[in-house]
Amino acid sequence: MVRPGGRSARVQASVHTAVRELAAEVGRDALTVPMIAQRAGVTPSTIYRRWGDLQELLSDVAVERLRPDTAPRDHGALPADLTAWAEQFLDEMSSASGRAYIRDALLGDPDGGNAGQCSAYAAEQIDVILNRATERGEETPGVETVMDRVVSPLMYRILFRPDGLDAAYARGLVTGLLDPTGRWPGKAA
Amino acid sequence: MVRPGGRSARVQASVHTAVRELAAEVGRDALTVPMIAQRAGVTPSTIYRRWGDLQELLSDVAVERLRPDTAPRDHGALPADLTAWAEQFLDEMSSASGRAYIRDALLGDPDGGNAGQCSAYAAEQIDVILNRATERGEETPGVETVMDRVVSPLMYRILFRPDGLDAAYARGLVTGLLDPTGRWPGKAA
DNA sequence: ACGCTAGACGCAATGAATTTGCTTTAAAGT
DNA sequence: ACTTTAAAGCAAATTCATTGCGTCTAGCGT
Repeated sequence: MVRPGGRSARVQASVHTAVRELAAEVGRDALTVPMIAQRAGVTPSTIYRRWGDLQELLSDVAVERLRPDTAPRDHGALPADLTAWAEQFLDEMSSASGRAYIRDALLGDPDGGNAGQCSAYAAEQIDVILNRATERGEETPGVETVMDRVVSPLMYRILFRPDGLDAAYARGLVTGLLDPTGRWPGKAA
Repeated sequence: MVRPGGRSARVQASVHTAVRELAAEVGRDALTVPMIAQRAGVTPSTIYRRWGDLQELLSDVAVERLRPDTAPRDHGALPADLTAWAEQFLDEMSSASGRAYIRDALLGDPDGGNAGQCSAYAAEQIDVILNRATERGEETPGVETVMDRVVSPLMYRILFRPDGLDAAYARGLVTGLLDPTGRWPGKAA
């Protein structure tokens, strides 16, 4: 159990900032536990005891950075809200650092709790958007549907096929979900 | 560059089998490079020089195991083909070992080549199914659409939300893609 | 307010893994 | 067959991960 305050909290904070600083300075792949420990002013054994290994520590830091810091902007209509959110999501997640954070969050994650947290963050944001739309009287799909039709394809491509991924693709996913005039998008896509 | 034949090929093969054997014997998490080297009859430095680190080696082996060994079965109609394939895909990938392989493939993958290969395997299988359907005269979505609507949601949930994932969910994805009678599935889902 | 207790940290020693310079082997090209 | 050169073997040196033990302090009860 991690104690909420006092020295434990200071250690946790200084280790986390050490990770972020060093990741920016020497690159994420060059990080080592002793290096982080020295920057944070603690001994390596403290980190090993508390986090187990480097990957779990990185996973911890990654989840913190993947937490959205602000509610999604209100554009006055569901399509605009969802499109803007999807574009921003793609933009943040598909960057080199974003992908590294996602991978770290997935990686050092014995029980799957950290990855589930990431997914919960996205679901929360979408829920806010859908609730606003419902209050306006708009008809909306369920959160799970948006997760399946928008978030999943974005994340899949970010992880497995990072090439040729742009805002137009994100917009197309939202459009396909909200305006199903044609049955399927063109096969050429 | 890896030489295609002779000693290099023998080393590669013996290292790969050593990884598989030892993973089965002592568990994937207990693997170490020196252990693998000894079993394979090579020196650790050989592995480090060729693969860089344990994760890249595991990623290599994982991709090999994720390659489908057989063409998808022909059930005579697109919905049955896709449903059966999706159920089998989910079954294989959501098992403990399947998830471990996916994570390994994603992890030790600096350039994204291994992950792209996994995605290509799925796309290949789907392409076979769609081509058969087209030859039968059935109307089919494009490969990319199936990837977005079926493969992506399955993989996203396997990675981020492994709970409450069953064959019914996989069937629902295929149904939603092929029979869009209702606009969206129920919000309760 | 004061001491008690348990969890967390520092220190140091131990053992294992990684890295590296140099030599030797054996594919691939001529 | 000879030359070239990438890859493997070997061994030393470095770095990292792990663990036992003593100390400190946050949280708690009195």
